[in-house]
Amino acid sequence: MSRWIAERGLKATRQRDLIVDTFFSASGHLSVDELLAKVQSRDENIGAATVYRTMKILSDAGLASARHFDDGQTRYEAAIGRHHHDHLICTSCHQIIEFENERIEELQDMVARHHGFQVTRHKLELYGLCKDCQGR
Amino acid sequence: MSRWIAERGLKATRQRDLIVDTFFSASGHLSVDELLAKVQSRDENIGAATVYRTMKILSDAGLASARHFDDGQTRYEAAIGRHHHDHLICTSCHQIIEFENERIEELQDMVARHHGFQVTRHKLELYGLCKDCQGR
DNA sequence: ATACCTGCAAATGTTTTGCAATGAT
DNA sequence: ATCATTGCAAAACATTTGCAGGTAT
Repeated sequence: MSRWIAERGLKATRQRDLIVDTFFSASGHLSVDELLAKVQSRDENIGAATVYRTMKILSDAGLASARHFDDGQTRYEAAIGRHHHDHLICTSCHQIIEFENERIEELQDMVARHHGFQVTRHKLELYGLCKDCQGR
Repeated sequence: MSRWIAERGLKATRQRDLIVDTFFSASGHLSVDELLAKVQSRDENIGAATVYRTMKILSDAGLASARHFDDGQTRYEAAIGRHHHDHLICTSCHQIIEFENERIEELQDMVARHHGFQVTRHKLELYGLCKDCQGR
Protein backbone atom coordinates (compact mmCIF):
# COMPACT_ATOMS: atom_id res chain seq x y z
CA MET A 1 0.00 0.00 0.00
CA SER A 2 3.05 2.25 0.01
CA ARG A 3 2.19 3.86 -3.31
CA TRP A 4 -1.34 4.56 -2.24
CA ILE A 5 -0.07 5.96 1.01
CA ALA A 6 2.47 8.27 -0.57
CA GLU A 7 -0.02 9.56 -3.11
CA ARG A 8 -2.19 11.09 -0.47
CA GLY A 9 0.31 12.39 2.00
CA LEU A 10 -0.18 9.57 4.45
CA LYS A 11 2.75 8.30 6.42
CA ALA A 12 4.21 4.86 6.86
CA THR A 13 4.46 4.15 10.55
CA ARG A 14 5.65 1.26 12.64
CA GLN A 15 2.09 0.65 13.84
CA ARG A 16 0.56 0.65 10.38
CA ASP A 17 3.21 -1.66 9.03
CA LEU A 18 2.66 -4.05 11.89
CA ILE A 19 -1.12 -4.02 11.56
CA VAL A 20 -1.02 -4.46 7.80
CA ASP A 21 1.52 -7.25 8.06
CA THR A 22 -0.49 -9.01 10.75
CA PHE A 23 -3.68 -8.66 8.77
CA PHE A 24 -2.28 -10.12 5.56
CA SER A 25 -0.47 -12.89 7.40
CA ALA A 26 -3.67 -14.03 9.03
CA SER A 27 -6.36 -15.70 7.02
CA GLY A 28 -10.10 -15.59 7.03
CA HIS A 29 -12.50 -12.94 8.10
CA LEU A 30 -11.05 -11.08 11.04
CA SER A 31 -13.01 -8.89 13.36
CA VAL A 32 -11.22 -5.82 14.62
CA ASP A 33 -11.06 -7.42 18.04
CA GLU A 34 -9.39 -10.54 16.73
CA LEU A 35 -6.96 -8.49 14.71
CA LEU A 36 -6.25 -6.24 17.66
CA ALA A 37 -5.41 -9.27 19.80
CA LYS A 38 -2.97 -10.59 17.21
CA VAL A 39 -1.42 -7.17 16.79
CA GLN A 40 -1.06 -6.64 20.52
CA SER A 41 0.68 -9.97 20.93
CA ARG A 42 3.42 -8.42 18.81
CA ASP A 43 3.28 -4.95 20.36
CA GLU A 44 1.05 -4.55 23.36
CA ASN A 45 1.03 -0.76 23.18
CA ILE A 46 -0.98 -0.52 20.01
CA GLY A 47 -4.42 0.89 20.60
CA ALA A 48 -7.74 -0.21 19.19
CA ALA A 49 -8.32 3.15 17.54
CA THR A 50 -5.23 2.69 15.42
CA VAL A 51 -6.45 -0.67 14.21
CA TYR A 52 -9.84 0.79 13.33
CA ARG A 53 -8.17 3.68 11.53
CA THR A 54 -5.73 1.51 9.65
CA MET A 55 -8.37 -0.95 8.49
CA LYS A 56 -10.44 1.91 7.20
CA ILE A 57 -7.47 3.07 5.16
CA LEU A 58 -6.86 -0.42 3.80
CA SER A 59 -10.49 -0.64 2.96
CA ASP A 60 -10.55 2.73 1.18
CA ALA A 61 -7.46 1.66 -0.72
CA GLY A 62 -9.33 -1.41 -1.89
CA LEU A 63 -6.86 -3.77 -0.27
CA ALA A 64 -9.29 -5.10 2.31
CA SER A 65 -13.03 -5.36 2.31
CA ALA A 66 -15.33 -4.85 5.22
CA ARG A 67 -18.06 -7.41 5.76
CA HIS A 68 -21.02 -7.08 8.06
CA PHE A 69 -22.37 -10.47 8.94
CA ASP A 70 -25.23 -10.82 11.37
CA ASP A 71 -23.10 -10.85 14.50
CA GLY A 72 -22.81 -7.11 14.90
CA GLN A 73 -19.11 -6.88 14.29
CA THR A 74 -17.29 -5.60 11.24
CA ARG A 75 -15.00 -8.20 9.75
CA TYR A 76 -12.28 -7.59 7.20
CA GLU A 77 -10.88 -9.87 4.57
CA ALA A 78 -7.98 -9.40 2.20
CA ALA A 79 -9.06 -8.09 -1.17
CA ILE A 80 -5.90 -8.05 -3.25
CA GLY A 81 -6.56 -9.54 -6.66
CA ARG A 82 -9.53 -11.49 -5.48
CA HIS A 83 -12.70 -12.17 -7.38
CA HIS A 84 -15.93 -11.14 -5.88
CA HIS A 85 -17.34 -13.99 -3.85
CA ASP A 86 -20.11 -14.71 -1.39
CA HIS A 87 -20.41 -16.58 1.88
CA LEU A 88 -21.89 -19.59 3.59
CA ILE A 89 -21.92 -18.96 7.32
CA CYS A 90 -22.38 -21.69 9.90
CA THR A 91 -24.55 -20.39 12.72
CA SER A 92 -23.20 -23.04 15.06
CA CYS A 93 -19.40 -23.13 14.68
CA HIS A 94 -19.15 -19.75 12.90
CA GLN A 95 -17.08 -21.20 10.13
CA ILE A 96 -17.24 -19.13 6.96
CA ILE A 97 -17.03 -20.76 3.55
CA GLU A 98 -16.56 -18.69 0.42
CA PHE A 99 -18.09 -19.44 -2.93
CA GLU A 100 -18.45 -17.97 -6.38
CA ASN A 101 -21.28 -18.55 -8.77
CA GLU A 102 -21.28 -16.89 -12.11
CA ARG A 103 -24.91 -17.75 -12.89
CA ILE A 104 -26.15 -16.11 -9.72
CA GLU A 105 -24.22 -12.96 -10.54
CA GLU A 106 -25.74 -12.87 -13.99
CA LEU A 107 -29.22 -13.27 -12.62
CA GLN A 108 -28.58 -10.49 -10.13
CA ASP A 109 -27.52 -8.19 -12.96
CA MET A 110 -30.68 -9.12 -14.78
CA VAL A 111 -32.85 -8.28 -11.81
CA ALA A 112 -31.06 -4.97 -11.34
CA ARG A 113 -31.38 -4.06 -15.00
CA HIS A 114 -35.04 -4.90 -14.87
CA HIS A 115 -35.47 -2.28 -12.14
CA GLY A 116 -33.26 0.29 -13.84
CA PHE A 117 -30.78 -0.10 -11.02
CA GLN A 118 -27.05 0.46 -11.34
CA VAL A 119 -25.49 -1.96 -8.88
CA THR A 120 -22.17 -1.09 -7.29
CA ARG A 121 -21.85 -3.98 -4.88
CA HIS A 122 -23.88 -6.80 -3.53
CA LYS A 123 -24.03 -9.14 -0.66
CA LEU A 124 -25.18 -12.74 -0.64
CA GLU A 125 -25.00 -14.68 2.57
CA LEU A 126 -26.39 -18.12 3.28
CA TYR A 127 -26.79 -18.89 6.97
CA GLY A 128 -27.24 -22.41 8.29
CA LEU A 129 -25.46 -25.47 9.56
CA CYS A 130 -22.27 -26.71 7.99
CA LYS A 131 -21.72 -30.38 7.30
CA ASP A 132 -19.96 -30.96 10.64
CA CYS A 133 -22.54 -29.19 12.76
CA GLN A 134 -25.62 -30.95 11.37
CA GLY A 135 -25.18 -34.10 13.47
CA ARG A 136 -24.81 -31.74 16.45
CA MET B 1 -50.90 -11.40 17.57
CA SER B 2 -53.42 -11.80 20.38
CA ARG B 3 -53.38 -15.58 20.20
CA TRP B 4 -49.61 -15.75 20.27
CA ILE B 5 -49.56 -13.31 23.17
CA ALA B 6 -52.13 -15.17 25.23
CA GLU B 7 -50.42 -18.51 24.65
CA ARG B 8 -47.32 -17.44 26.45
CA GLY B 9 -48.67 -15.38 29.27
CA LEU B 10 -47.87 -12.06 27.67
CA LYS B 11 -50.21 -9.16 28.13
CA ALA B 12 -51.98 -6.88 25.70
CA THR B 13 -51.23 -3.33 26.67
CA ARG B 14 -52.11 0.05 25.30
CA GLN B 15 -48.50 0.64 24.28
CA ARG B 16 -48.11 -2.67 22.47
CA ASP B 17 -51.37 -2.21 20.62
CA LEU B 18 -50.34 1.24 19.52
CA ILE B 19 -46.89 0.15 18.39
CA VAL B 20 -48.21 -2.88 16.52
CA ASP B 21 -50.93 -0.84 14.87
CA THR B 22 -48.50 1.88 13.86
CA PHE B 23 -46.07 -0.66 12.50
CA PHE B 24 -48.59 -2.46 10.31
CA SER B 25 -50.16 0.79 9.14
CA ALA B 26 -46.82 2.04 7.93
CA SER B 27 -45.14 0.51 4.93
CA GLY B 28 -41.63 -0.29 4.02
CA HIS B 29 -38.65 -1.11 6.12
CA LEU B 30 -38.83 0.88 9.32
CA SER B 31 -35.93 1.46 11.62
CA VAL B 32 -36.75 1.50 15.30
CA ASP B 33 -36.07 5.21 15.31
CA GLU B 34 -38.52 5.88 12.52
CA LEU B 35 -41.13 3.70 14.14
CA LEU B 36 -40.54 5.37 17.49
CA ALA B 37 -41.11 8.78 15.93
CA LYS B 38 -44.41 7.68 14.40
CA VAL B 39 -45.48 6.07 17.64
CA GLN B 40 -44.58 9.11 19.69
CA SER B 41 -46.61 11.35 17.42
CA ARG B 42 -49.59 9.37 18.67
CA ASP B 43 -48.45 9.10 22.29
CA GLU B 44 -45.39 11.04 23.24
CA ASN B 45 -44.85 9.14 26.46
CA ILE B 46 -43.91 5.86 24.86
CA GLY B 47 -40.29 5.00 25.42
CA ALA B 48 -37.77 3.59 22.99
CA ALA B 49 -37.21 0.51 25.10
CA THR B 50 -40.84 -0.48 24.70
CA VAL B 51 -40.58 -0.23 20.93
CA TYR B 52 -37.44 -2.36 20.94
CA ARG B 53 -39.10 -4.90 23.19
CA THR B 54 -42.30 -5.01 21.19
CA MET B 55 -40.57 -5.42 17.85
CA LYS B 56 -38.57 -8.28 19.28
CA ILE B 57 -41.81 -9.97 20.29
CA LEU B 58 -43.35 -9.40 16.86
CA SER B 59 -40.23 -10.78 15.33
CA ASP B 60 -40.21 -13.87 17.54
CA ALA B 61 -43.87 -14.36 16.72
CA GLY B 62 -42.96 -14.38 13.04
CA LEU B 63 -45.12 -11.36 12.29
CA ALA B 64 -42.24 -9.04 11.51
CA SER B 65 -38.75 -9.71 10.26
CA ALA B 66 -35.62 -7.91 11.24
CA ARG B 67 -33.28 -6.82 8.48
CA HIS B 68 -29.74 -5.61 8.87
CA PHE B 69 -28.71 -3.50 5.92
CA ASP B 70 -25.37 -1.77 5.79
CA ASP B 71 -26.44 1.35 7.63
CA GLY B 72 -26.01 -0.01 11.12
CA GLN B 73 -29.65 0.06 12.09
CA THR B 74 -32.08 -2.79 12.47
CA ARG B 75 -35.08 -2.38 10.22
CA TYR B 76 -38.32 -4.30 10.47
CA GLU B 77 -40.78 -5.23 7.81
CA ALA B 78 -44.16 -6.89 8.06
CA ALA B 79 -43.94 -10.63 7.54
CA ILE B 80 -47.54 -11.81 7.54
CA GLY B 81 -48.12 -14.21 4.69
CA ARG B 82 -45.24 -12.90 2.66
CA HIS B 83 -42.90 -14.82 0.43
CA HIS B 84 -39.24 -14.65 0.99
CA HIS B 85 -37.79 -11.81 -1.00
CA ASP B 86 -34.58 -9.87 -1.41
CA HIS B 87 -33.66 -6.20 -1.73
CA LEU B 88 -32.25 -3.58 -4.03
CA ILE B 89 -31.03 -0.66 -1.94
CA CYS B 90 -30.29 2.79 -3.33
CA THR B 91 -27.21 4.19 -1.63
CA SER B 92 -28.24 7.72 -2.54
CA CYS B 93 -31.94 8.12 -1.70
CA HIS B 94 -32.13 5.02 0.52
CA GLN B 95 -35.14 3.72 -1.32
CA ILE B 96 -35.56 -0.02 -0.92
CA ILE B 97 -37.03 -2.15 -3.68
CA GLU B 98 -38.03 -5.76 -3.09
CA PHE B 99 -37.70 -8.57 -5.57
CA GLU B 100 -38.11 -12.30 -5.82
CA ASN B 101 -36.22 -14.58 -8.13
CA GLU B 102 -36.92 -18.27 -8.10
CA ARG B 103 -33.88 -19.17 -10.21
CA ILE B 104 -31.50 -17.44 -7.84
CA GLU B 105 -33.01 -19.31 -4.90
CA GLU B 106 -32.56 -22.59 -6.72
CA LEU B 107 -28.95 -21.82 -7.48
CA GLN B 108 -28.35 -20.90 -3.86
CA ASP B 109 -29.74 -24.25 -2.77
CA MET B 110 -27.44 -25.92 -5.26
CA VAL B 111 -24.41 -24.14 -3.92
CA ALA B 112 -25.36 -25.01 -0.36
CA ARG B 113 -25.95 -28.66 -1.22
CA HIS B 114 -22.60 -28.76 -2.93
CA HIS B 115 -20.94 -27.73 0.32
CA GLY B 116 -23.05 -30.06 2.48
CA PHE B 117 -24.64 -27.01 4.05
CA GLN B 118 -28.14 -26.91 5.49
CA VAL B 119 -29.36 -23.37 4.90
CA THR B 120 -31.86 -21.86 7.30
CA ARG B 121 -31.99 -18.35 5.92
CA HIS B 122 -30.21 -16.16 3.48
CA LYS B 123 -29.70 -12.59 2.61
CA LEU B 124 -29.22 -11.08 -0.81
CA GLU B 125 -28.80 -7.35 -1.12
CA LEU B 126 -27.87 -5.33 -4.18
CA TYR B 127 -26.55 -1.88 -3.40
CA GLY B 128 -26.30 0.86 -6.00
CA LEU B 129 -28.12 3.75 -7.60
CA CYS B 130 -31.80 3.58 -8.42
CA LYS B 131 -33.13 4.87 -11.71
CA ASP B 132 -33.90 8.32 -10.31
CA CYS B 133 -30.55 8.82 -8.64
CA GLN B 134 -28.36 7.93 -11.59
CA GLY B 135 -28.72 11.30 -13.31
CA ARG B 136 -27.88 12.84 -9.91
C1' DA C 1 -53.30 -10.42 44.06
C1' DT C 2 -50.04 -11.77 40.93
C1' DA C 3 -47.23 -11.47 37.28
C1' DC C 4 -46.17 -8.98 33.54
C1' DC C 5 -45.09 -4.12 31.57
C1' DT C 6 -43.52 0.46 31.30
C1' DG C 7 -40.37 4.45 31.30
C1' DC C 8 -36.36 6.07 32.80
C1' DA C 9 -31.66 5.96 33.37
C1' DA C 10 -27.71 3.36 33.49
C1' DA C 11 -25.11 -0.28 31.25
C1' DT C 12 -23.47 -2.53 27.06
C1' DG C 13 -20.75 -3.30 22.95
C1' DT C 14 -18.77 -1.44 18.88
C1' DT C 15 -16.81 2.23 16.53
C1' DT C 16 -15.47 7.20 16.27
C1' DT C 17 -13.40 11.40 17.75
C1' DG C 18 -10.77 15.25 20.41
C1' DC C 19 -6.54 16.19 22.07
C1' DA C 20 -1.79 16.60 23.59
C1' DA C 21 2.28 14.21 22.74
C1' DT C 22 5.07 11.72 19.32
C1' DG C 23 6.96 10.64 14.94
C1' DA C 24 7.80 10.68 9.74
C1' DT C 25 9.27 13.36 5.95
C1' DA D 1 9.78 22.56 10.96
C1' DT D 2 5.78 20.86 9.47
C1' DC D 3 1.84 18.10 9.53
C1' DA D 4 0.20 13.32 9.97
C1' DT D 5 -0.29 9.78 13.52
C1' DT D 6 -0.65 7.74 18.02
C1' DG D 7 -2.82 6.26 22.46
C1' DC D 8 -5.84 7.44 25.66
C1' DA D 9 -10.10 8.67 27.34
C1' DA D 10 -14.40 10.52 26.26
C1' DA D 11 -18.16 10.63 22.98
C1' DA D 12 -21.30 8.64 19.91
C1' DC D 13 -24.50 5.18 18.41
C1' DA D 14 -27.75 1.41 18.60
C1' DT D 15 -29.53 -1.67 21.70
C1' DT D 16 -30.31 -3.98 26.25
C1' DT D 17 -31.18 -4.24 31.05
C1' DG D 18 -32.27 -3.13 36.17
C1' DC D 19 -35.53 -1.29 38.76
C1' DA D 20 -39.49 1.00 41.07
C1' DG D 21 -43.94 1.99 40.02
C1' DG D 22 -48.06 0.93 37.09
C1' DT D 23 -51.37 -2.28 34.77
C1' DA D 24 -53.82 -6.38 32.64
C1' DT D 25 -55.77 -10.64 33.84
